[in-house]
Amino acid sequence: MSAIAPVKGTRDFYPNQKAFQRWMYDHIRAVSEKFGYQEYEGPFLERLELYAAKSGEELVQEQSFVFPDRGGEMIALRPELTPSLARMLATRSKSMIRPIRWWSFGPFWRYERPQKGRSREFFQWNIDLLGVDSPQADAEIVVVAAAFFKAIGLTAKDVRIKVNNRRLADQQLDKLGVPPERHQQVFRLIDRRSKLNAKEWNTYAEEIGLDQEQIVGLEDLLNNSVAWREFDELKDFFDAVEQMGASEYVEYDPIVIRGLDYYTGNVFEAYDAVGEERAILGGGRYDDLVADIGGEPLPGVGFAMGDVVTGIVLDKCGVRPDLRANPADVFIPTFDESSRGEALRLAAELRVAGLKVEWFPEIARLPKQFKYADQQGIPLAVILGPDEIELDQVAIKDLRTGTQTTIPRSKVIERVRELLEPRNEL
RNA sequence: GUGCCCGUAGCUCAAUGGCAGAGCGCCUGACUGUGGAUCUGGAGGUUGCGGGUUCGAGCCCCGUCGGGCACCCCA
Repeated sequence: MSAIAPVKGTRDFYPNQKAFQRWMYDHIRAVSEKFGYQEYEGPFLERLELYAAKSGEELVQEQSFVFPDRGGEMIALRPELTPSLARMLATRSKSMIRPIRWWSFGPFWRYERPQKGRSREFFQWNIDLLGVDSPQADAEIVVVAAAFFKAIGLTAKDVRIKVNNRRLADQQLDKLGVPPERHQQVFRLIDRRSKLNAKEWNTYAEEIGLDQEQIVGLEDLLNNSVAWREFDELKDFFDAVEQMGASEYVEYDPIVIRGLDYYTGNVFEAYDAVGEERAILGGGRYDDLVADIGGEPLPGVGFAMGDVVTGIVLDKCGVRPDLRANPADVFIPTFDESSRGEALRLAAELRVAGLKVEWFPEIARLPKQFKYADQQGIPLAVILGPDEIELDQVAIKDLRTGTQTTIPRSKVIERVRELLEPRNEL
């Protein structure tokens, strides 16, 4: 038990956990770049008012880490990235060539009660396509998400991306005679459908002023899995998803609404197939946000994916990789004082040749040294003890197979590279 | 912010209100130039923290910190 407790809702990243995060980051980068997106970063601190503009009330008032700076300005640890993105673009949008494809991965903070899949400090992948307002742009963003899932080993049987459209939902409620000012409440009702039983749900629906006819109509809507066919924005979207080969991951779901106020068109969320966990990612189209923050009108679509739920789903599906913390290529044991200098020279020589080399920093029993190398996951040991020095040789032991050969010292770099070759094909 | 459950060795967990333990891991040796297997021995604890009840508290009570679950919300 540590003397000073960690801050509630934060996590320590020990090397193997950091290796996992790095692995996720590498896939995020690879997929983002595969679609031509560029990496960017915003500040971790923003004025609170940036979020007051368009994020939900609850988000600003209850769930942000906020403090006054010395001048009395209210500062927030960023709870999301999209407003920062909008601000960055608002100041330069006139000079930017469109479309704009940007992605980012970094820390965010929310003052919430931590529980499974939800911490106060977490990492998020944000990716956005701006300057274009088309269902095909929405489709590309969703296909990026599907490509990422595929890359990290989550199949269409493991995860689903569920899509709906704000305007369609509004139209549907209009048809039921729900006045526009009630839509928000009804969206909340829809969101609760999976959490309440039929009777509770009915009671709740009555409480917000729906009559029986409207409730029945609403249920019909929520059970209608083909309503998208009558709605061009979704029809074109699903066509494009199909053309990009990601249909298996993507489906229409009238229950997806999203909490944020700034979404205007297609919205989506990804869940584990069983639907037990929180959303893995969520996003949608936000056509007014940049203008609201003071820039030129700039339509956009994007999503954010948290690292916590993604990790849980990987565990659940049994595809979390077993990662070691970036082991060296070569291990060099230390025999005695007389040979230590030569061993250090050899290590330096191999590093100059571009290899990752770790030596044992004290004279210790060899079993201990080899055990250490094995546990680190280092594939090769290059052995230069008194006997080898005498004969101008080195012994190379492949710790993966246990085979050891002795070669002239002058051949060591060449031989090590050969032995590492298959490893680098990964 | 509300309610409930939990907190014992590095990890996973035992211990009726009565001597704080096991497995795994770690260190050590069997094996003084070679890892994984097996066996030997060892270290490791103010039972999250603070108070209270009691002859006696890991266990009961109160508070606090941390974790989990359900609300709330979900960027």
